[in-house]
Amino acid sequence: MAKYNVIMDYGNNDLGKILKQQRITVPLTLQELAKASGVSSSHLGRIERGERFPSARILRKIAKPLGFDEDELFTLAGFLSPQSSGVAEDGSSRYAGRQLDPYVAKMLAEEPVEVQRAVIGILSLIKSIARGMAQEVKK
Amino acid sequence: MAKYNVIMDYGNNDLGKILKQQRITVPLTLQELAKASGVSSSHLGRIERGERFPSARILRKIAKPLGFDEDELFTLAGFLSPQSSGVAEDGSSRYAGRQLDPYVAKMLAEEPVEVQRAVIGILSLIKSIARGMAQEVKK
DNA sequence: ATTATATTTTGCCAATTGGCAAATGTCAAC
DNA sequence: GTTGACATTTGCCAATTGGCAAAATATAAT
Repeated sequence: MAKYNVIMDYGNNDLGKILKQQRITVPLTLQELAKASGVSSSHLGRIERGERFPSARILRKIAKPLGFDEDELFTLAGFLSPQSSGVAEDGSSRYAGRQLDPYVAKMLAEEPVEVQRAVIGILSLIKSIARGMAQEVKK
Repeated sequence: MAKYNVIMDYGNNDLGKILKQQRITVPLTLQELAKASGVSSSHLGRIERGERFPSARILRKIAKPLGFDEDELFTLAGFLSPQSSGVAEDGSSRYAGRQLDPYVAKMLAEEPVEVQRAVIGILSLIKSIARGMAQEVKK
């Protein structure tokens, strides 16, 4: 970063995707998040699609409604280096490739929490059966 | 903060004094700190006397030359609340009703997307069976 | 005092942030 | 299809950030 930046980066946007993913997963609309955080929905939208970069003040405001720890978001945004604060990893390892499909999140969110948890119960049952099968084959 | 801030605060400056104090005691001149941190000396000067407020990026750059921990400075600047780490999430109470349970989200997110979608498929299958049963009972 | 030199401050301006309001897109119900 | 109720995006603009270069101020040496 020798001089000024070459006018808005516009590509290479991880933070926006993470924020959007989290907002969808919660789930919230831009307007709801705007109301909960006190940041305008238009600004939030631009941040998500990488047209604006959030300041620390904005990041701090949206942290709680999205269920992030403050320092977690700061680290994700590159304001804080990974080893500072309690966040051990570099962010990409935690969120890249391990995300909840938005459609799935939307569907499940419509169910009562008991049903949601029951679904997870069934999933682990299936997985344990699969493990059993793998044992059989090996024998 | 309802709207915009009433144009530059200009009074009530702790951070600037702390930064200047630290720079003097290191000791460094504005120009030396500028060179060591990559922030212009004029900007640093204005920050010290409270005419500008440093962004997170700037704060991060000057932390090491001044011998601060990053999160220490962030806390001083009010970007980070004093006891920032270790806050467990409580989102379920706030957005009751239409939310995805955090535990469920975490569990599901660890599965590949195909599995996530398969789970939803199974769920709708079960629901359709349940609907059939409800019909039987009514008859 | 007077020049030389180092340090800080100021004037100016491009870049960026973030809000409001209007435009646009989406989607279900009729 | 149209209406209405949403959500998201866009146009515009005020406020702020931060750099460069020149001006002011302090410091030292002769």
